Amino acid sequence: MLPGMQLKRADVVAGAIALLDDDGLDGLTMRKLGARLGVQAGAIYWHFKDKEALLGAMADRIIGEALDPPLAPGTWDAQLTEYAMRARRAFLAHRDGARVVSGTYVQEQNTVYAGEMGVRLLTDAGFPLDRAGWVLFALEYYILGHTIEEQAQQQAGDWEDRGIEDTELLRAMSDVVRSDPEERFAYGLELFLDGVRLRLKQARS
Amino acid sequence: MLPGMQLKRADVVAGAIALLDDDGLDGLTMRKLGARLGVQAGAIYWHFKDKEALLGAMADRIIGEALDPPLAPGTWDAQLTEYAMRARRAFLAHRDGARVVSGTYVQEQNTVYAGEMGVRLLTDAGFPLDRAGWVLFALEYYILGHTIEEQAQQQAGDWEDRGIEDTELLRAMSDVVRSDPEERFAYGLELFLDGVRLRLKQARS
DNA sequence: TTTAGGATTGAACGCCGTTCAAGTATGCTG
DNA sequence: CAGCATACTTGAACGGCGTTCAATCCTAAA
Repeated sequence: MLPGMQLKRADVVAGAIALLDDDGLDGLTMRKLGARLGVQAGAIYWHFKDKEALLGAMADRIIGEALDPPLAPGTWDAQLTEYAMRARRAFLAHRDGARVVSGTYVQEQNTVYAGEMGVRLLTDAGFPLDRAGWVLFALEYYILGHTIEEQAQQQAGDWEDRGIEDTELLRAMSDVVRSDPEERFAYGLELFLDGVRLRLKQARS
Repeated sequence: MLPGMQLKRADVVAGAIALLDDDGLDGLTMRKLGARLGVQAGAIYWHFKDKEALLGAMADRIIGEALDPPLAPGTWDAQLTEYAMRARRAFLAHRDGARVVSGTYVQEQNTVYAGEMGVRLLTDAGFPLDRAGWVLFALEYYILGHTIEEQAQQQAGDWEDRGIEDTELLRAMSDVVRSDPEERFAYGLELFLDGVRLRLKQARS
């Protein structure tokens, strides 16, 4: 909590994220991180209990990038769309970013704040508190799942190279992978939001 | 492809899944798997190029569990719901099952078959081929994201233990985690399907 | 019985996360 | 300024990991 300490912790996280961007999640080792910080690997363990705690802090920082600057005022669905788009961008902005966020299950500052904001958005729109939570969680599952697969595709070889039968259906699926991921993301998001809008109307009538 | 070979490969996969169930993904090591199969670790590398290939085969086997027996005939949305529920159950049936499926990006038999089936379902319902692919992918992202988080929660400590401020909103979120996961899964699925139904109506008119 | 591979061994290589006694720097107190 | 507790780092080690590979065993066809 002291400024000196927090700064040091933040430095470790910054270095870890830089290393993540360069070498990916598999290349993110304590020794390499130590070297980048000009320090032995063991020294990191004074700042973080273990690697998982460090990954948690990294995840929270990545989520934080989606929250700044604050969302512009607007309708609940426009704001939710904006948040989802920003979260996707923040995850994709770092190599294996989605896997880092998905792999950790922490409740740090930004993570909690994002949750609060989302729930408030939906309750203000008229959703009951519990359903708002469910909706928000479902949305987050979609964002995470989508970005994880997006980043997995980036690294893996292309879809169609293998000598698999050239069905019309399979061709369609390889077309899916080749289509613009952002557009695809927005499409699935709209699908989901349509369902939310429908339920909101039903709740009001 | 020869029967002898395939049997051996299948044995390795079976042992690997049993070990996964016992010790989790982090406990799934080549040495322990070798011990379980009564063999040295290096022997596995005759059957699989590396650990990732083995994990791919495991993922395909888990997905296969969701496809058998074949879906009962019915409306497209009933069938899609049934498939999603089965996929969720199959993932949850194995420790870290969702992470195993998510972590691999392969196109093996069952994975491809599941995709074919889903696309056919939606095109038969009246969706254009490309949109059917998008819808199916979005659905899979949701299923994966949801089950990954479900299994992460199972292991991690409870949500509210930490000394975080007891906001009404935060309380609501911890209630979410405590609610029945299957019901929550079905809710998000219905949200999504409502959007699909809406688009289907629009496409027909 | 010989023989050609299919299948496995056993040992090693380099790397990993983590621990810890021992050291060094830092900043507060008197 | 001196003393000292505390904050931080070192350097080496531990056990375990995925993977490789020459040597070896096993098995089924000739």
